[in-house]
Amino acid sequence: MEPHEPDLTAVPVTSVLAALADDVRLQIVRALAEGGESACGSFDFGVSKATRSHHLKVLREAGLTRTRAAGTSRLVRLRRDELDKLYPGLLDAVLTERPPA
Amino acid sequence: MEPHEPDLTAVPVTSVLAALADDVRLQIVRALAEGGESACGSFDFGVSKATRSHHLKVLREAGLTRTRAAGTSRLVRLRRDELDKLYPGLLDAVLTERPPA
DNA sequence: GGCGTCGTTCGATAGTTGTCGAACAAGGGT
DNA sequence: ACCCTTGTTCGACAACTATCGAACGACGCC
Repeated sequence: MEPHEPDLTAVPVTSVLAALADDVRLQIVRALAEGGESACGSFDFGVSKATRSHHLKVLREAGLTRTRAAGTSRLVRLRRDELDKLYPGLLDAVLTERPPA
Repeated sequence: MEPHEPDLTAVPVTSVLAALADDVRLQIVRALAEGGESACGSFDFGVSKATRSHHLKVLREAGLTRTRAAGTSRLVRLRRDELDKLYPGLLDAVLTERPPA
């Protein structure tokens, strides 16, 4: 099964933004930005594995992540270079947790 | 009636992103970035005025715009300075129409 | 081969959101 | 005073989305 990872230029901006506009997914993206390539199971943000799988699918189909099989797990990584090239500043603006100053 | 314009630091990032993650609203934001302060009625993107009003409300409550009365109309403007300070690069990354290269 | 782990998919459900027409409200002009 | 223009608000409705448990599939290991 091809994991359906689209060309970023083919994804409408609104889809990229929508993918980031969810708390769980934003936490996943932040974890990926910090920790690099990680297994799906390493994201435990209080949702079931079905929900987690759903969010990872949304991120993948929005062009934000790539997934590859690794034995019994799947490794996910941020497509940071491509994102930074196509939307410079977007990730930086969004990645840092913002304390309610 | 206070137009309910929140402090930007009090708005969760996901709300800002969600506000931008809609085609109509993104067009409104782009028009505001280009044309500066404009009347609500100047945004005709193929939706009814009820829908337009709804979108402007979403933008306002996400801290993206400010609205002031001006006679019979209402003028809307982008809170660009605040946005650029709090989320540097966000608007720039999103404002330019992207031709499917 | 059989078992446990890891992840995806399915079906259901509840909540959110985009859209509209119609009704309403506020102002300005004549 | 009347009307027209400009926006907002109110249901209503359809579409989408986040969530879950359960069933399924793939892989490694014993």
